[in-house]
Amino acid sequence: MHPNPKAHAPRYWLMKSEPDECSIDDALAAPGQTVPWTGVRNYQARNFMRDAMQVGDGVLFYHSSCPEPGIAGIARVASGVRPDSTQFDPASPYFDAKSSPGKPRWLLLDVQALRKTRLLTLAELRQHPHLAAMRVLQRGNRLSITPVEPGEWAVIGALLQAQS
DNA sequence: GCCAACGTTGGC
DNA sequence: GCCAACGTTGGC
Repeated sequence: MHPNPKAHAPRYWLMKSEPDECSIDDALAAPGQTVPWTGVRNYQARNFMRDAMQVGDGVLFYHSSCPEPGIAGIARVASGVRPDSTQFDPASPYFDAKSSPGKPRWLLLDVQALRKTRLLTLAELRQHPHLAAMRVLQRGNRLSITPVEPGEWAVIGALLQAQS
């Protein structure tokens, strides 16, 4: 018997998506409301997917690089990891010449959108003391996938319920 | 469009 | 292994 290496992993995550590429509406409109989370090209984010994220984990679907950045919906992790095929496609902006199908460098997993929420803006997130430690709020943060503490998830759930 | 912050690359 | 240069992210 081996202990499950993911047994004590965080259960909640924030995942950034540029709405021009894939918005919460796009994800909800996809077959099975599920989209492959393509384009992660950062080792820390990749390692979260590979080593810590589990099917069923809660996801805050965050819109970034847009006029109003913020949390736009709730989703869940819907698969384990597999190679991200865009890394092998020279025509893709996510192409990586140093990767090969025999030794893929970049992974993805499926994310299933559950519902759209009101836009919980970055500015509003910053106003709440209980969320101050969130990675996405830290100065200079660029990581596209970050763990969310259960307490933070609960606070955000309450904010979304309070006024929607 | 600006620019601070960060990650990666590559010369040494 | 150091670290300067470079490219990217992403809020504003």
